Amino acid sequence: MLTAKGAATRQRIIEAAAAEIRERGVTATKLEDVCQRSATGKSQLFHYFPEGKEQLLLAVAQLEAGRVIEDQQPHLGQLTSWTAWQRWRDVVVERYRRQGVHCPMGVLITELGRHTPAAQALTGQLVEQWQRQVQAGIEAMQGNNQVGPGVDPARTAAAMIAAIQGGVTILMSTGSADHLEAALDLCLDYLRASGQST
Amino acid sequence: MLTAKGAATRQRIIEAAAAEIRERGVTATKLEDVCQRSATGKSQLFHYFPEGKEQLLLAVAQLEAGRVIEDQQPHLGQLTSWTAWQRWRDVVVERYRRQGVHCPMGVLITELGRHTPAAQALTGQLVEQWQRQVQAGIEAMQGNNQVGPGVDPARTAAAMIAAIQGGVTILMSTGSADHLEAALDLCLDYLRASGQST
DNA sequence: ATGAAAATGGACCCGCAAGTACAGAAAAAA
DNA sequence: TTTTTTCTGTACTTGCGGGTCCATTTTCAT
Repeated sequence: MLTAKGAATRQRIIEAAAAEIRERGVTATKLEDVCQRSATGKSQLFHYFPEGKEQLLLAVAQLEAGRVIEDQQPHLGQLTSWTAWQRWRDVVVERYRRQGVHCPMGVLITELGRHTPAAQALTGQLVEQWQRQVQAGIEAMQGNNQVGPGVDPARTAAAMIAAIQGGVTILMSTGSADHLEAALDLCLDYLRASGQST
Repeated sequence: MLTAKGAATRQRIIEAAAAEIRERGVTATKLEDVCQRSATGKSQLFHYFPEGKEQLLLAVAQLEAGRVIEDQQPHLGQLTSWTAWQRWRDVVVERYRRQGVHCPMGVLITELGRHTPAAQALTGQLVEQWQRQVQAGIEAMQGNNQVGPGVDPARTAAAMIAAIQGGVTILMSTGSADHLEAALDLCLDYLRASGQST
């Protein structure tokens, strides 16, 4: 079915593709480049991804989706105090600032995402999962009475995800993280303000 | 130089390309499709856009950038009362909801924008212009004492643009406008709340 | 009217990158 | 060992689509 060596090769291919895509975008990434970078040939590539490029791209998207959440841990899972929120904010900003123009997930969402149902499902899941964790954080803060009861956790979490996504999109096209920071800070201010009157 | 007939043809080509891109995305749009839709041939296309696809795409981006702002008028230019803000919000949500998956500017920003400097400049301008108008609205509201003096107009405007952008991106990949609405509403709540304590 | 410039039609070229075929090497199973 | 399956290298095919050419028609200036 799949030997250890085979699995390793498969993995190498995915990671090479991911790297290539980060650097040059989906459309500019040629299968040949992927092969070269992973020290494989087309025969391997099509052996492990019989449906070709599309299938490979989806695997890459899966990999990147996992990373997006991972990279925010452990902060994202522990949003139970203002300092935790702040740290999380900083991690997110820093992560995307470092990545600059080359946000892998953004690239995939925008260049691949819309048109294929599988990719669409994947991004849907990612958004949902991300949002759920933010929501949990908000609810925890409500439990502490640090966030006001008038705040709708689900809706606010949705807004925060949108804010981040938009900030990243603008970062990708302008190179500046200002919008991302402003958007995140506004959301945090909103949460903090809601608790003031308690 | 350019006769009336020529200008009309040129325009037809741009609009055909814009339509094609809205429906299928940049990469899936072939020059031949554009020709067919505009009832022209490649010779015309290359006559009016000697640098080929890239140049055409840029022209399309310019067209769409203009529309983005236009479609929000007159509301965007008159953000001087809460009802105006609300109307603006509704127009934005409605516009993008109607467009669904097919946000032309989003497509261009994300699929074309990053890689070519000209397109990057264009999107930069668009963001800036858009943001400036929102900022003017916030400043007007501060003049009325309807928005608190603690609000930084430029930064808040930046956050709102990011929120919209993110909401639209998510709308493009999931088909749901929930995030866009939540993000906009959060921003408006933030503004309103800042005025409460005055 | 007439010559120049602009506009158009349609056939053609050509390079590139996705995908294929097949044979040989390595590994696993027997 | 042998037999079978998985793995890998190489050389090839092929279709698509961006871009070119040139002949012809239309429009415009004078």
